[in-house]
Amino acid sequence: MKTTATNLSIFRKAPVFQNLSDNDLIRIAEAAHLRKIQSGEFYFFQGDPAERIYLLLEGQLKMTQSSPDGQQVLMRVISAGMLFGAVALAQAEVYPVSAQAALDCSAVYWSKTELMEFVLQIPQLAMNTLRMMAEYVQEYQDRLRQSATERVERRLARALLRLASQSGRRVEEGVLIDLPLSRQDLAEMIGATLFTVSRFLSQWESHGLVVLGRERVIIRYPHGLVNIAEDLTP
Amino acid sequence: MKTTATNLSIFRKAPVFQNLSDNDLIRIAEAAHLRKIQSGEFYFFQGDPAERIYLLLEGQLKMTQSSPDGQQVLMRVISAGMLFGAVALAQAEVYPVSAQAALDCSAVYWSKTELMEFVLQIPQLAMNTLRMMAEYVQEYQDRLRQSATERVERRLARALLRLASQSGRRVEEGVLIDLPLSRQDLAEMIGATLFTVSRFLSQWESHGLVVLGRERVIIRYPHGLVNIAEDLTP
DNA sequence: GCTGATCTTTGCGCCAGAGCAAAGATCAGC
DNA sequence: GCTGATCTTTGCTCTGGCGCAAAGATCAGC
Repeated sequence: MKTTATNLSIFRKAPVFQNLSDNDLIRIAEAAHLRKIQSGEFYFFQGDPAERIYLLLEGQLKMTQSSPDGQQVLMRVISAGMLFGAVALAQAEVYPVSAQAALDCSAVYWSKTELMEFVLQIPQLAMNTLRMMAEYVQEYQDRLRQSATERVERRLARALLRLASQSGRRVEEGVLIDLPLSRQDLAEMIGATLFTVSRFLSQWESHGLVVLGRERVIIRYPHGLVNIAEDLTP
Repeated sequence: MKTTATNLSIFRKAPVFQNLSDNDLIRIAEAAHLRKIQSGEFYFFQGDPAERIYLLLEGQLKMTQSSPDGQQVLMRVISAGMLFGAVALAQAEVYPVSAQAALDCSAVYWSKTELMEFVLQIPQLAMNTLRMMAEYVQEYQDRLRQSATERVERRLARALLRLASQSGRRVEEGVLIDLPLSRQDLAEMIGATLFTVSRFLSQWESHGLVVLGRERVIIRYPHGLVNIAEDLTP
């Protein structure tokens, strides 16, 4: 891909490319291929051969996993600057999740072999990738513990706070979670039903903690949610 | 550590050291430190500064995570040949889990800096570590999906099958899960209570699927458990 | 501005599984 | 072989949250 100042600066901000030399960064950027998709479309589906690793430049993605009987779980939301499909690097045969655009997206990608070359040549890049994976492991461990030991209300509060810190945008009424996110999506993030999620949100809205809209949540008093998420005596 | 033929052969079998040159393997082995602990003792606790990476040579370990209010979750069982505490490599400040010996254990360890040297010098080692992390990520994603969408009975069947494949030993009556594993432990693995676990196990025992003992489970008909774990129409 | 499609809310019944309590196994140490 | 400690089983009750159904919002396209 042609290296422009613009996308090089996005590269530089990506956690996975931290502390790389400009030289390396440019080489990597030049090997990248661009791919834009529209909201609702997919970069790849669960079960597709894992051949590319992507870096999201613009937009937001939902990474979901489905069970054989069609039940879905929303694993994470990817925002600009994040790598996705990185399991391909680790020789996984197929993607374990699907990557669907929640907004119009632009991303760059490398083939497995291309990026692996860089990883083998640039130790810092190997360390960064390793670090990213380790963070995921820790996050999933936390979520697993939470889903085993905590009830829906607390998990929901946590999920909203996490989303706000990752994709939040300051607006008049509070912090808007800046992607179309249905009750169903929220339910799939925390392992609950959309009904239960809707009930808690309504309750919180009536207490003034949040403002609701269709596929929209605005957090008015984050601290209220923190209380629900952390309080040891509910 | 003095390099003996014995422990070098254990090293060679460890997934994380696959495809390394003998030369590299010997260098790594010589830098390792030995540490044995007895059943019940800990290699490290959750919250300890993450300074060492371990390779288990003998025994079995339980990796558990606790929430602030004391609730515990059993994340995984480590058996011989597996690396643990690897988050230390990725600059994590503290261990996110505790590592407790379920049997008498012997392990070798390296300091974070020692092993990082090797990872930076030996690309194949970096790839192996990355691969291990990616496998963990995928496993946790699966478990998270299961805990969100599947009920206790199925999760329990899966957990037993996983344990059997990892730590199973063929005995007269079937496949023994070869480490002391209480009902409580099983419950903590799948996010349930020991009561519920006990009920399902008793039920299965009366159907001849398993043989139970104190901190012991023998699987007589793995296929029966597979049915429970996989069947789409329960 | 109407129409159909999609998303959300709310009411109600129900049940898987949690949370006790109490009795029964099994083991380790003396 | 007794004793206390630990682990397990089983009965019972209770409830968080699921699973509808049906009505209300909101949006997109014509």
